[in-house]
Amino acid sequence: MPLENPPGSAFLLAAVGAHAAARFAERVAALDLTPPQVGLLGLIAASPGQSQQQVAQVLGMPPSRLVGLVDALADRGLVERRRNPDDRRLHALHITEAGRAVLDEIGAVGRAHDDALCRSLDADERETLRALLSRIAADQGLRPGVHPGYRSV
Amino acid sequence: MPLENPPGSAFLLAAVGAHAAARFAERVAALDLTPPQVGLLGLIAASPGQSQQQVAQVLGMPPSRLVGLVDALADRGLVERRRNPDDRRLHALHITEAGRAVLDEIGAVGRAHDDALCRSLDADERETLRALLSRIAADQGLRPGVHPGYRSV
DNA sequence: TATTGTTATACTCTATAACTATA
DNA sequence: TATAGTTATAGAGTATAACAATA
Repeated sequence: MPLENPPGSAFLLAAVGAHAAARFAERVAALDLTPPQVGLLGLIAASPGQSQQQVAQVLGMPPSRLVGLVDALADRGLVERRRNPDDRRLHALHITEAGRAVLDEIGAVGRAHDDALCRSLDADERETLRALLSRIAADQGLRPGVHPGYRSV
Repeated sequence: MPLENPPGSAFLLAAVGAHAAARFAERVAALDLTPPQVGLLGLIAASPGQSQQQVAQVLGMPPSRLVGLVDALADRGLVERRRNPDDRRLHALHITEAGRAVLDEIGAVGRAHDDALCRSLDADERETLRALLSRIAADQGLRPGVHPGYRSV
């Protein structure tokens, strides 16, 4: 129940955000992917060649957790680990051609998801919503494009 | 990373919503409560006398999960189970005076949380945001005041 | 000795299903 | 037999810490 009546923006944000995340998870499940895997794939595509430590740092998760995520994507040939010859401890992460193709599919899924979620808003209203949310995100210190839900406490 | 550039409303909503939920969880943790407990307490206050089955139905969780949540609140004297004399299988849930007092504290915490989250928006903008989010929530079939994140798949 | 990536372990949360008491 | 509530069990997800390879 709303603790305030009417419910405050924060409650609405959390509720609608959780709904949006759940619906998105359903959609990418059809591609046999989880949201954290999607976030990781997108990050590797945007910043190729980084080490697992660096990626874990950006995503705000322990490096040990990254191992399984990278394994899942690598097993399917969507990303690859390349050993750095200068320092053979480092594994640079790169997206593959197959990974890029899947990323395109994810993009289509994301747009469909966006449309379904905001279908009750016209174009101007969607832009207003995006602008307000972007302002909050920046003010609250959220890194653009990084979902804080994958971050540890 | 945003799969679209700029990120769509849905991604922003999920990200800011997760952030809002995490910050709220931190705040109520200071009252020794978890967000599901807060949601349950608020629901019992708003609709007293319902059975656990009914409450579980509204919250979208299995009745077995409700047991632990009610136990935690009942052990602290915030709610109580009252057996129905006509059908002794049913436990009607009621909030206590102590529960009401805690609910007041939660309300204050929620307002502070709301202010902190939306501090980059002026009053008009906050109202605009609330209106747009309310529209999406209604269109997407979210029950007012019920956080879908506690719902099972 | 320090660091990268990995594996092992343990813990939290939750759903499913068995169980009890009432009807 | 059916239903409300409870307890038991099991599974998913994740953090912490130990470990092996490399520096």
